Amino acid sequence: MGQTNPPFMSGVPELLVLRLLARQEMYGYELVKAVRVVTGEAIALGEGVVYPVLHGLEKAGALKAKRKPINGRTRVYYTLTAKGQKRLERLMEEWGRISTGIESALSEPEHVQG
Amino acid sequence: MGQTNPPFMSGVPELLVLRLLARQEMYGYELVKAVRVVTGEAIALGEGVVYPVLHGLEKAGALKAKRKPINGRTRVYYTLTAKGQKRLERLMEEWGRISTGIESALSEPEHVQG
DNA sequence: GGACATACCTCGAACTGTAAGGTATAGTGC
DNA sequence: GCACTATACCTTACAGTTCGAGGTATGTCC
Repeated sequence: MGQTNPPFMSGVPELLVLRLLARQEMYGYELVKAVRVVTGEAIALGEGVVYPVLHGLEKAGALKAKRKPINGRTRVYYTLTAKGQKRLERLMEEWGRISTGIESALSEPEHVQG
Repeated sequence: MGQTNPPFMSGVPELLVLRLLARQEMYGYELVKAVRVVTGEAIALGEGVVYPVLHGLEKAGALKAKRKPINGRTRVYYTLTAKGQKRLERLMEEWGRISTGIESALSEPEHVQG
């Protein structure tokens, strides 16, 4: 609940979604595929992850949804709000801290003479 | 249960613990503080995280425990087994893939002209 | 004797994320 | 018309992690 380490390791889906939407508006199904592409296949978020994240962020005021009928089907496009932009920046900062921290932990020599 | 993305974002505590123990044997309480130090204060694992991880890894055969009485108190020192070494290598690889993936997702230009 | 650091441990609650399933439309092949 | 696939949305139950708070006990300093 509270958090000493910020969203720590989780929150990555949120980070990726926000980041992609900062570039251009997208809809859920599109995001699912885009995440795979921009991460070089390293990360594959299922729809069961993306949609809840989208809804959560919208409720939090970080995203704005816009329904658009395309070829008879309805797509829900999402765009970042100012709040979402802030949130993205904060998450990117946190990611930087965390990954730098881990990197530094990993990069030290394999063995130390006691 | 199954996993498309490997331990994904979680498993970081495990990674850090294994990494530290690869350098030298340590006991739980010591690990709690060492994690803070080697990550440059970026990550602070509580005892409630470290001990369960330790026990889990021991049960999985990745660690070996050795009780040592020191100054009247008992410390439980842990060392990596061959299995633990393998596990560490796999986790480090996965961490590399994931963080590279995220990095590449974040590093692309802020805005793209639709 | 009281406070604090050391050292171990467990438990319940919370949060994520995952897989699986469910709905509906459009297009393709037969 | 019918089956199959791709698109597009969504929810739910389950499982795995992590967190915080708590609990025990010893040693040291004053």
